[in-house]
Amino acid sequence: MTTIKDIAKKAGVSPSTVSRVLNNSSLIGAETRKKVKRIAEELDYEKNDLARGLVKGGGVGALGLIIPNISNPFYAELAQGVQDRANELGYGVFLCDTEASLDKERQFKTLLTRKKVDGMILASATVDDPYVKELNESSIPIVLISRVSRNLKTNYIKVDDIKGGRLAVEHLIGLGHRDIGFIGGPENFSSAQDRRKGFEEVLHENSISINSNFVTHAQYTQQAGKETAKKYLSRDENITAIFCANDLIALGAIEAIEKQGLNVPGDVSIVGYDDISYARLPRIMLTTISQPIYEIGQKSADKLIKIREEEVEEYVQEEFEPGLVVRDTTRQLA
Amino acid sequence: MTTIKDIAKKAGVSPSTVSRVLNNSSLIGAETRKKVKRIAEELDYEKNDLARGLVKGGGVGALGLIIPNISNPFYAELAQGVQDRANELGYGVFLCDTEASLDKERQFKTLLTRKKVDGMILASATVDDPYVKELNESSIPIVLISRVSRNLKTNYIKVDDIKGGRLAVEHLIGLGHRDIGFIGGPENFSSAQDRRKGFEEVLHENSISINSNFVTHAQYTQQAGKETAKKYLSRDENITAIFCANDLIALGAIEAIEKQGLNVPGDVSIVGYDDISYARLPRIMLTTISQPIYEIGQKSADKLIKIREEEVEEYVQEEFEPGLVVRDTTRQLA
DNA sequence: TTGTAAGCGTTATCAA
DNA sequence: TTGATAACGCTTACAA
Repeated sequence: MTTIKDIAKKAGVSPSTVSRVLNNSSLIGAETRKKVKRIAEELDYEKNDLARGLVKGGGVGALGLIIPNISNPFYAELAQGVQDRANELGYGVFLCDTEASLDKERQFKTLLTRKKVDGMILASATVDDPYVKELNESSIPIVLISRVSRNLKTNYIKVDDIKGGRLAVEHLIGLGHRDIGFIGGPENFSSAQDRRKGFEEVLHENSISINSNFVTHAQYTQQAGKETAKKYLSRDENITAIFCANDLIALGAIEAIEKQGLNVPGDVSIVGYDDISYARLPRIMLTTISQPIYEIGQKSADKLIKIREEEVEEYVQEEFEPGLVVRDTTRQLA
Repeated sequence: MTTIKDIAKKAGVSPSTVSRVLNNSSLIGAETRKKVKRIAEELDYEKNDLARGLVKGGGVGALGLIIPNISNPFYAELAQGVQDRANELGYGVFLCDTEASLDKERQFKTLLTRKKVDGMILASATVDDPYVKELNESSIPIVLISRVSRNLKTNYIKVDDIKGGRLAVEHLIGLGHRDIGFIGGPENFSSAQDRRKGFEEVLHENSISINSNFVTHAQYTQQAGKETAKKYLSRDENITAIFCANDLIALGAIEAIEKQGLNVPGDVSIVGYDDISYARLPRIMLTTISQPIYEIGQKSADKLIKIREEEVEEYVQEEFEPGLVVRDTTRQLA
């Protein structure tokens, strides 16, 4: 491995001079600069970020990305956004898939602390676990994605989920639906609360009463969607549309509905949320609410690195706009 | 941040003693050990892997995972396998999504070299690019996933793709099909070559002649599947089944077939390859060939770390077995 | 414009 | 069983 010393020796200068050249310091003679650069090139020199991080007191030049499941296309896309921007700025990204386990979340906190990352993006945060508080008070900056804590003042980036919920239900009502159900995520997630709030707002505004038999909080999973939809169908009440708080739930709902011999959107219209890659697949073509998740990833990486490098103290609390994507799982009520 | 020195001071011992305790050295008094451990605990001490890596001359305790696209569920699952095992052993995983760009592959090589990773898993490797050769000759160990180089002796882990191809076609023939097409991946990928080989072998063994109009090499993408299937359908020749060399291609093929007003599996049976999560979705339920990709990920991490830590010189060249997963896109020919 | 020297947080070698 | 000391590769005052 070539070190700065090797270059120094070969160039007949001191290591500090080499360091200056490599860091584009301005106080350097043009000739020395050229010579050192040439030799560094010749020797295939690669910076050692370990050593650099150590002396600079910062990190290795890496971000930690904590998510519940990389096989969920939603998080895969987030990861791409984070990674692309991080890379542009010379940073790496540690993938931390918690498999939705709080224990693993905590372990990752330790792992990333040891590796001296420069920032952490928490998309999996059990917001009210003490570890988040500790992290938030530590010297390494964090940003929460789509999770907002009532108790903690943290950096966060989210989308306007109330708006998203509204978009979904307005679409359904515009199509003539009035008997609309809701299947949400876990009750203690702010995203689930907000999407439900949007749902209820629009119903109220249209003087449609809410049938609490058709409002459920469950997991953000296909299984939960399947079970809940099945329950809805078994009731002796009319239901012509369901707004599902994420696409996985929607997929499960479709599965349950079709298993009953019913048709989507013929008998029941379905709207999802997230616009994950599944939603665009042939045969699926799910009407859904899109989130600019790739951009959110980019922005998170951006902000974190900025906070670190420029030591700005600004709080990042941004909100993105959702959008309606109409595909084939909703239709005009006859 | 607590350092080893802080602990030493508070415990009234030297830093070296603290280091020994923390690394479970045997030559340590029981009392000192207990005391130091307690104080370390009190002070919330966390190892600094940067410093450790520097002096040990090794890496930070991290692996690099280079893949073409994390949004492809196949690679997401690979990533989970790699990560799970790496974490168990105290390692982190750098996610490196190349977006199928050779340029990015090369950039990652540099990035990971700087970050001093302990090993690299290449699932995206353009095997014959010089950078792979350089890497293979460097001090950091690499393992190739499902890519085999004719020119280079490298570590690799793959599945028996000839067998996989055979499984797919045997299934189709067992169902009574004889007019079977093939849509493969890029011709220069060993995986694509092998799957095709399996296809041809079985056809020969059953004395079915191969119609070269129905054998194509394309990209491993949905788009390619769609275009190729459309071409097949437009020919004035009978075709009742298509073996697609990955699930994305299969999805594209299904799309094209149904767009023509035809039915899968009613008119054409489809077999995919990989068994990615898409294949299990309601409405899709693709018959396909499964690869134990999660296990392959685990194994790669395992081997890489072992090579590094125990400085074994063994070559890793393993082959896993594929399996047939029958779902709803193939049927018995009447 | 350049060099010298100290130091980042560890581990390893050698003495004690 | 423990402590000094040097070293890993780099950056950065401070001097020259």
